Amino acid sequence: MRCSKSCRLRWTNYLRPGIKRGNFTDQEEKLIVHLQALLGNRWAAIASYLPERTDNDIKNYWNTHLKRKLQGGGGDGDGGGGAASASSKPAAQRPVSSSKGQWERRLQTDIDMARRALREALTSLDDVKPQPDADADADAGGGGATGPAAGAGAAHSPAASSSSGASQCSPSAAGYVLTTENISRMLDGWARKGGGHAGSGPATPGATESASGSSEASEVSYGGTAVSAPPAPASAFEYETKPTVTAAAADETQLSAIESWLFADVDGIEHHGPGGSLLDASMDYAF
DNA sequence: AACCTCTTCAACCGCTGCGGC
DNA sequence: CGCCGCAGCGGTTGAAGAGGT
Repeated sequence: MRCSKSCRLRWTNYLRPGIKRGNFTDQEEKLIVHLQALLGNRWAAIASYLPERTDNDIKNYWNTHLKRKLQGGGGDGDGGGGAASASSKPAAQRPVSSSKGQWERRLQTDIDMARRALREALTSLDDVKPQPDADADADAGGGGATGPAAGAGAAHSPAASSSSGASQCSPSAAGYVLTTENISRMLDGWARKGGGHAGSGPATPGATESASGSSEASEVSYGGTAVSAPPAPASAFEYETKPTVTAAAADETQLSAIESWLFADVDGIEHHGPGGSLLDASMDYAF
């Protein structure tokens, strides 16, 4: 009485050997939060970074645990819709091919689009200092005490970014996570973290040794007010800047590091080589 | 013990992309 | 080029269990 589809689902989500169910570790939680903030509700993509977890499991865990946890900080009015539902119709939520290789290529494309969008946004701004209007969003990241996912990931996740900020970007990058709003928020976050938080800025290459970097990078404190939008995307960029920024750069402003990263390939010289991409760095996650 | 509410998670549903014909 | 079947994705549902009254 079962169709092939149902059987496949049963196998992939439940019966398949090697899958781990329940008992998400703190590390896994943080990684999921980060990836959700970065990728939106692309559970399959997120699951590819957690080989022992199924996308369904991650999705369920997000919806039942993490989303609530992150909203526990005060919520930003997402209400029931919450982070995930708010991002249920993402422009950036393009269908992700099944294979990890394809997904990686897609992500790399997204990264390139992010660069372009960020570049354009920075160009359009008078300067690259954190934008005041980021505070408007800060109610999501700060005042609203919304989690990184709800802030950067949901309300402004790749998923949800399509509606508002996207229009400010080029059509090609319109749907991407890095709308100007997000960018502003990210920059704001970097700027704010700049001082006493030397280890976590994008300009601090040594800070993120590895995926465990994610533990550091994911200084996400749940349930409290400390959760802010920037960390997640920031950490994402950390990975990418890591290989290209020297330790001496630690004293630079983080923004400078971003710029150097951003414009390094402005002439089409993309950092697809080893250590040259977010993806490559991201893949450093140790499991 | 009965009832109700809430939470969890496996399964279902609709959709999209891809490959074969 | 269009059709068809399949794989896979993300959103949603509903049964089962837990907990409270």
